[in-house]
Amino acid sequence: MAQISLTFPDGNAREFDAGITPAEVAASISKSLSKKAISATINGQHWDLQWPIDADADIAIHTMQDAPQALELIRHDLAHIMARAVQELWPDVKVTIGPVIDNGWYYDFDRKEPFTPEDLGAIEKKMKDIINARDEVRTEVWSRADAIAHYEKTGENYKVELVNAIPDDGQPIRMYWHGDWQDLCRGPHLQHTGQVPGDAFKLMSVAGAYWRGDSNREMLQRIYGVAFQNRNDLKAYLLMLEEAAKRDHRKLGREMDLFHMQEEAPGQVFWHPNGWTVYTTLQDYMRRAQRAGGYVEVNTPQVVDRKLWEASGHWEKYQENMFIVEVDEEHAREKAVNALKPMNCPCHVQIFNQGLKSYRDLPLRMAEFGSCNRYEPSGALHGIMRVRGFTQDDAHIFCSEDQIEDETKRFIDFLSGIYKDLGFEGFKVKFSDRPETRAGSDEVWDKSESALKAATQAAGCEFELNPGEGAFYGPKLEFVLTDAIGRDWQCGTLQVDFVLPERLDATYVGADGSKHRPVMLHRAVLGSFERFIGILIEEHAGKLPFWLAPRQVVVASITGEANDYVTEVVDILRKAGIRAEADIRNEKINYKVREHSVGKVPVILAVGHREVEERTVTVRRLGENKTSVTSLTEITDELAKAAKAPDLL
RNA sequence: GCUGCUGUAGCUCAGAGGUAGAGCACUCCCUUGGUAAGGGAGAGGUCGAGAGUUCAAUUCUCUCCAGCAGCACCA
Repeated sequence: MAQISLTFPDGNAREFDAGITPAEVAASISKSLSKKAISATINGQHWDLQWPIDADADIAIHTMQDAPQALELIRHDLAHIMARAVQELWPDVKVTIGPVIDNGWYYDFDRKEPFTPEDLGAIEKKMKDIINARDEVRTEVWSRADAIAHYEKTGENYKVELVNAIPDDGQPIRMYWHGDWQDLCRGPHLQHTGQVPGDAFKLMSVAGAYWRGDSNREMLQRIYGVAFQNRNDLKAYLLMLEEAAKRDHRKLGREMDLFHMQEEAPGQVFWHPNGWTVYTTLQDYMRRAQRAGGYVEVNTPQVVDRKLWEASGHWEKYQENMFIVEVDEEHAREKAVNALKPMNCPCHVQIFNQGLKSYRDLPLRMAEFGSCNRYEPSGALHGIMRVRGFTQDDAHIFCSEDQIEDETKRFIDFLSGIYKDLGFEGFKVKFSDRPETRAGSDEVWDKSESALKAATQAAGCEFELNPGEGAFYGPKLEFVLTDAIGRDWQCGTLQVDFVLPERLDATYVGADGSKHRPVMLHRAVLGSFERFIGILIEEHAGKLPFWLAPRQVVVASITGEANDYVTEVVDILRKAGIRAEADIRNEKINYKVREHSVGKVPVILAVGHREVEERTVTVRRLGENKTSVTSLTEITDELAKAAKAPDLL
């Protein structure tokens, strides 16, 4: 038998017979390791203890202490254990797929009756039985024909489809047994079900999910579970979810009296005075930033004839998602069909097209706080994060091809500065390339993608690839922020577009005196004010930075005899540019402090007899229990400075 | 849009085939209180909308609307 050399993490190498399994290697080291082992890493690849090793390799044997591998296996085995539990409880349920995801796993089932919360309890109990039974996990390599024959016989038509979809590139088709229940799986898995910590998982919810993610296909039932290495980690995770729920922008929006939404205008925001203060403060900041960044600001119509949307290509692709406005004009022979603008770019091209543009005008950075309306599918609506009426901090940079790189770098820099000012140090960047349905030739896409990618890399910006997710007219860079419970939201974006200038016939006169096609860079920093404010609220748990806080200071009287002084203090603060309010209600100071703390007011100034006499205030800051006495002039200076936007400091 | 769940006072929620309740908020009165809810009284609801079953529906059934979770979508 041939010999192979396995190198351990400590650098020592040992000889073994070729085809040895990590389980046997572990057994050769010690009995306890043999029992504790869960999997191995062979040349960087996560490896089942049962899989043979055929050549020299680096080897590491994992136990439950090794977090990434342990979590992967626990969650993956639980997916199988759950599927087995479901089929034991309801033998006619068909199984499909069950991958590991962040914090847990899910498994999709085909079953006529919906799973109820009681069902989840029964499944969880059955899973614990399976874990307690410590059933052996065993694997075999099957031929494609055998796998298909098996699943055809058992009526598991989804599995047949999965086997057929496995590419014929020599990778083995594996079957895994958990006890006497079997599932198609590429592995790896644990040694036996008893290695799964039985007290560190929980079934969370059931929801519909399309088979293979295709909305034209069957709707399956997906059960989500979470799992960790031990009970404490699970408890910590559940506690984190509770804390996150308290930061939900929908809840805080109500508590802080920022906005509301109602049935008559689904997906549209009624901004209350407090919320509108945040909005306009942010908008003022963005306007200054854009001016400083070399943008010109414009404004374009809300209701635009369908002809323009047909020309731009949006009508064909997005008609279903537009608000259509029909006007039966008395003197018109036909009905005029307009659409509320779902985006600003075609209108910006109209402005660009007025008059002759020279290469000397480029790059032309045209910005608009553009109010847009999109008929988003009802199921997509989410608080103020995904709405039907919103305002983008939109801009289009008209430039030549050789300006793409500079403009991209310039934009990434611009966006980073703004995110930093707004307290977002960490954000994800995704690069989305050509989607299946798209406008423009492959040559144009090649050009756009490579230009954008090169510019992004040149800017030193790291990104992950998001294949097939680009806009229909061009590739895009997405700047992604995360909400309180870990959901990603695209906020900023940069999109390269060779298509729209063509369709809407935008030209400029080049240095050579002839006409050229400009490139358009669609870009937004916040994305929409609505979404960004939602993220801002969740990021700060409602405790917005002082300059953005809608109510910055409440001056509260301790006794009615201080009311005149309260009014005077509020007046002084307001003159210093601070958003201050008086609270001279007939309530105790405890009551006032509680109410304004709950309302996330950053600073409460309490005044009673002492303060009136000394012309001071007692300062209480949000999140601190201690108070301090300060002179009125001192606190006014301090707060006036804090009230300034970061770019004005 | 799809699957499932939900919709009762401004908010959070209880309730039941016989016509609606609590706490907080609100209004008024008492209290002038020193840093996270002082006391009392009062007012407040077409029980999401429409249809059906029933002597009787807010409760049961159906349709619609909206919200929530997930999926799909996201120019």
